[in-house]
Amino acid sequence: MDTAERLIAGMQELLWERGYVGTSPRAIQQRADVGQGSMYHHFTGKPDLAGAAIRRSAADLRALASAELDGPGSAFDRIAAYLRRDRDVLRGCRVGRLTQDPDVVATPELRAPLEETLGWLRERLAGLLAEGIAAGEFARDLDPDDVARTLVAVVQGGYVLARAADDPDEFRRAVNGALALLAAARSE
Amino acid sequence: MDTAERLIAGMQELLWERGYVGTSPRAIQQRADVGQGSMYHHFTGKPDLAGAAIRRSAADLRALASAELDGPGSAFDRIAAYLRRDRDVLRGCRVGRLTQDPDVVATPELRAPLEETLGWLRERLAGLLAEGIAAGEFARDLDPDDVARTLVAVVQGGYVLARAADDPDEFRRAVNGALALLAAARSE
DNA sequence: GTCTATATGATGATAGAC
DNA sequence: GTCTATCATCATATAGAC
Repeated sequence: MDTAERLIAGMQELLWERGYVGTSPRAIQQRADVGQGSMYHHFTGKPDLAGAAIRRSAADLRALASAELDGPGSAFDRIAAYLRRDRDVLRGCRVGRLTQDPDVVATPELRAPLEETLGWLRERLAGLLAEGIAAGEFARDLDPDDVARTLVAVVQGGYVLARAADDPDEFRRAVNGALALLAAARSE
Repeated sequence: MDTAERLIAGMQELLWERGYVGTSPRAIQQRADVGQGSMYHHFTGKPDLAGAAIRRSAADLRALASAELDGPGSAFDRIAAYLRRDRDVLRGCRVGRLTQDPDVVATPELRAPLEETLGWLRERLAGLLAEGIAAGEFARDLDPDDVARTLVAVVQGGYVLARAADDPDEFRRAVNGALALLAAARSE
């Protein structure tokens, strides 16, 4: 991995662990094993490097989610597979986490990948729900766009519960509750 | 309001806006209009003051939530009233926000109020759900403890979606989806 | 492309006078 | 209880040599 790639990968890790304000150029350089001048050769500064790292993390999230969303089975099965995917729950979400950073949401180039990624995820889930409704799997009065937002929120909020309790099981139980409710909305 | 109270109130605001790592003693002193030495007279340092502020914010959240949870109507009505409560959505949750701060979750005295508060909220919602099941309002096979976690997660995650999109309506739609699913789990 | 030196301001406090 | 030094360290770079 070359220098620029190591800087991006190191910044991705630190943003995930400590957020934007909590991550210093010094820490990035140590994590990437790169010298002071080298970082400023490849990027204009912290916001520039953060932008590259956030876009990379957004792409990583899409790739991971696609694996389950594009999988086999009914709409319900694929949604369940996505929600129950094996996660390092206590680390939180590499993308959602950044919404808590005031400097990130205040900077359009840094916030845009967050909006696009969570929007993409919501649309994928809404598509599956709409498929399920069309196939008679779910009740026809379900609003796929609203429920898709609910499911994304359960994942993001599940991380919050788990970190507050220092217990990954909180995430799993929040997801179980959501799937139980979704099962109740099956047609018939 | 005396000096110590102004410090606590200022710290509460800053923790809500910028989190723990993003909040400096200097910023606190300016917000509270209090001098350098004065802050260190009342509190041993930033963690001490943060502890007092977090416990206060936790109490504030409980008081606000109780208003709707203790209100009139059926279990479903009271849950809906809580979820639809008027919120300054883009500010996020004063308590849940802190779960993203590595220094907070790593410090037992700072994490404890988060766990207690979200645990309290979950228990209140689980109690309402159990009431609703006993009254024949919800299906008997619903697990109140899991679904209560789902509802708390929808609120916490709804803030994430809204901040990512810079649009409070994302929160409202996530909540609408959750209530639609809960309505589908009504008995009969 | 990478390295070392240098710089300004902020961070998180402590000391001691008033 | 509050105020004004003072302090070591870190944050976020810029400059210029190699």
